[in-house]
Amino acid sequence: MPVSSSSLPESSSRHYTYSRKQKSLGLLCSNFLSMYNKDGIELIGLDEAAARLGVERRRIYDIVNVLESVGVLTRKAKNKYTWKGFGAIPKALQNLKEEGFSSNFKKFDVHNIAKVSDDDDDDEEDEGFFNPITGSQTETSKSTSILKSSSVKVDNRREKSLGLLTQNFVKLFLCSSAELISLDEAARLLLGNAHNTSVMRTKVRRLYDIANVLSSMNLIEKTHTVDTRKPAFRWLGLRGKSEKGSAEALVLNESKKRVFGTDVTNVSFKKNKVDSSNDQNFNKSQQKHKKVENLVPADDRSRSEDSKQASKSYQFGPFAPVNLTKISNSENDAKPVHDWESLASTYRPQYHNQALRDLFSHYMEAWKSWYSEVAGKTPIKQIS
DNA sequence: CGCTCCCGCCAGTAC
DNA sequence: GTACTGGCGGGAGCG
Repeated sequence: MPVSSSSLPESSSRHYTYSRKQKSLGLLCSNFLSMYNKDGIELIGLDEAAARLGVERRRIYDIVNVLESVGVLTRKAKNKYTWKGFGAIPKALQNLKEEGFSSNFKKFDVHNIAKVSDDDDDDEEDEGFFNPITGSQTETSKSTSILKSSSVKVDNRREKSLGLLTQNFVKLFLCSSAELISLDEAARLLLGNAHNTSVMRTKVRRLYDIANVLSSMNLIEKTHTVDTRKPAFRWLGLRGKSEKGSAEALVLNESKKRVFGTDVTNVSFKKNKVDSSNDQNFNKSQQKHKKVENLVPADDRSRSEDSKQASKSYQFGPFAPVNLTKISNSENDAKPVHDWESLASTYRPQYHNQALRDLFSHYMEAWKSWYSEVAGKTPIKQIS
């Protein structure tokens, strides 16, 4: 339908100015959604989708991965996804929420951290909090396995997947009272440590991608913090949507009707991709700092630090133990170890509201106990 | 000029 | 091997 990526833009007469906007993930996602959000849709073929939307396959993966992480789709087989619809979102969110809250911290067994075997690596799999919704290789392999079986490599990769990142990003909203979260904060929170600029930048880039599609579904919206005018996102969730899977309402097509409350007459036609523009009636009373109750590291994952397989700088999951040094050998910029307290005080002030600060504290605490307990080491590595 | 984030290379996985 | 997936980050659009 719109823009076929192939042809070189203009170059000839028609000065079709190349517009980034028309190729944004958010817009693509909206189109994707309106294309499949119909009765009768059951299967989705990636090739078909790509063809119909006029984009390369690669882009479809981006969309599909985040849609899957919130339940709208399910991978069925290679090249095939099953359309679940918006009606599946509530359930998915609920799961994420529980997952985030349950103190599965200690629950999952990560005993095999100290694995030392050289060649074969494998390690835990913690299904703990993040259950990769990502298609597990079919239901055959139940995670009932008592022993670890997944490979570290897989974990490593999965950990960085768009899908997981999406879920963790969503959990940030679902499990805390933070009303606004900037991508920067999200990245920091989800990174745990490893605040190395390049890692951060990459993470933020991904979060932009995610935010764009979540925005196109109206699950979140972009605004900016009241104080700092920094861009940030607000969770909208299923606000105002009838639970009967009112998908229809969700798909804001060009008219961009806002399902909830305000119905912006819709100014320019900037798709509802991330775009802060319209937020008139937006209660700025947001800074409610409630306290996050037992927030849990929605995702952790302690992977054994197998130094082998230096596939890339290993970046720990969202709430990885702070004092694990990363393996990036070459990277001398790898942050040394910090002690929990100083790390906490270093970053805490950067969060723009109490809720996030509390959230951060929780993560720190959780990790602290988890690490000393599971890893059997003292979490503190004096440094300062 | 910094924030966004598209684009597509290419490594990792699945057949 | 080939095909499918999808992490990743360069670098250009845009505000």
